[in-house]
Amino acid sequence: MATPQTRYSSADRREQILEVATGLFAQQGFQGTTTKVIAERSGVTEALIFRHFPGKEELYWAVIERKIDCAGPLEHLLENLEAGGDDLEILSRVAFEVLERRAKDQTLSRLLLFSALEKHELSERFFRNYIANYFEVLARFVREGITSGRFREVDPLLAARGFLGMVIYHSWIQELYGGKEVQDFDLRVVSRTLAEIWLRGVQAETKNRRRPKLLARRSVKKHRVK
Amino acid sequence: MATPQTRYSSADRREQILEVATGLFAQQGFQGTTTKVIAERSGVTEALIFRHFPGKEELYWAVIERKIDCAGPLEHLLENLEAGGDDLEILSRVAFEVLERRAKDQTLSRLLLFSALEKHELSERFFRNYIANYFEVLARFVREGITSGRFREVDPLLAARGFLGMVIYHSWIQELYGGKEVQDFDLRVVSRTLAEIWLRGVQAETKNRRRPKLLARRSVKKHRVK
DNA sequence: TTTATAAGTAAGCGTTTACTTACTTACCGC
DNA sequence: GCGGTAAGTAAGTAAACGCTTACTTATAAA
Repeated sequence: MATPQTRYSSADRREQILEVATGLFAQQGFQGTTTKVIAERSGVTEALIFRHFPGKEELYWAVIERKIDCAGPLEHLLENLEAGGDDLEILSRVAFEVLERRAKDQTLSRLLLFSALEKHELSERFFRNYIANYFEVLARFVREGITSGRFREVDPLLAARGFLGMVIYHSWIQELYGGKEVQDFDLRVVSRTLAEIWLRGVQAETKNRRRPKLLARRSVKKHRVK
Repeated sequence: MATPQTRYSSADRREQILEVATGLFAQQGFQGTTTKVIAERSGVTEALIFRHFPGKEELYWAVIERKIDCAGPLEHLLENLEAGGDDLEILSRVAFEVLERRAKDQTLSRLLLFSALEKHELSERFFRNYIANYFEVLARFVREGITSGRFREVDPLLAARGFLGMVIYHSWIQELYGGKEVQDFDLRVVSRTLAEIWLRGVQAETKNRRRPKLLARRSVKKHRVK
């Protein structure tokens, strides 16, 4: 058995361990994941893991921070979505983005939930650095809608939470509680429906609401805030 | 030290252990809770716990089933709320009920989330027997609204999820991610606001919106899955 | 008072846990 | 080729884990 025994560079091995650990922590949580399994799945011995990370706890935070950074562009994406189109289109797209992303990769949301449940001391920081941004961006959108007269006067943060709540809760139900097996929704329909409910819910009730279908294909007026 | 050494009856001790275990499992999850700690907090030795329950796993399910049964009346309460009043009033009340209940006692929702994250095999049953009922009741409400002409034609189940999503997600954010410390909302305002957004979102846009006739007081057949 | 029964415990079982130590071996500049 | 460095391991450790066994003692019916 003269296996070539190719060795990884320190950085590469570290990255690989992080990748493996991410999957395991997301699936079983911190307490449910053993360093032994991480080592096995990484194809190394436990000792090597403790060469790269001082302890299990530090590995865990490294995993979480990496995932946050990795998902960082997400909120910029969300901002970009604000740029073009009809209100309904924008919101449907945001909802669809979120739903699709979560359907594809559950690890981030599971990591987040686990960390929030297991040790809330740090998930608060997590919240402030990550989730709160979502709310902020959407709340700005709402605020702008109010000042422009398109929306009623509602608490912007509350309304923002409401929208994301609809969307995220739906994906949670689908993925977490196996609602998927009960009924598999078309994400496009879901995002459209929820966006429409929420939008009508916050819109000012002008009688002369012109929403002809053809308008959708027109150049949009840019009301970029700030 | 001749302590009186009063003994519990089997049933009482069992109940006490269940109570202690409920709190611990809710706080730290299944993996994060040790039988040793349960024993200490119950003021007995571990051996006694294994006299009452064949194993940790069985104790866990006993805890969960007890909590479900304990929270059973909740959905009847929800059904009752359907009985009287204006749509907005009804929904605000439902939202308020849910928010207040969750604010008071997080254990059920935490148990639910933990079990969903840790082992989804059984949380599916949990979902079907428990959460799905909420959706059903609300979906019926929506369906009735549609046939009566008060609501637009929307997917009733999706709309129901949307409403509960708004409400439950909000309480999750508050409790789980420490959003509470950032901003403490008045539950009454929150429930009213969210209910209003959702209701306007699904309402048919007729100028002459009629008050609902007394037909809201219809017999609702409950199908409790056991 | 006696005695069967059930509540309760002390002490430890084998295993798993996170983590360590002492050693081996591939790689790379010289 | 050769030596130093760093990747990688075998074989542990002590503590904690779920769970068991063999024993003690309170209680209440006879």
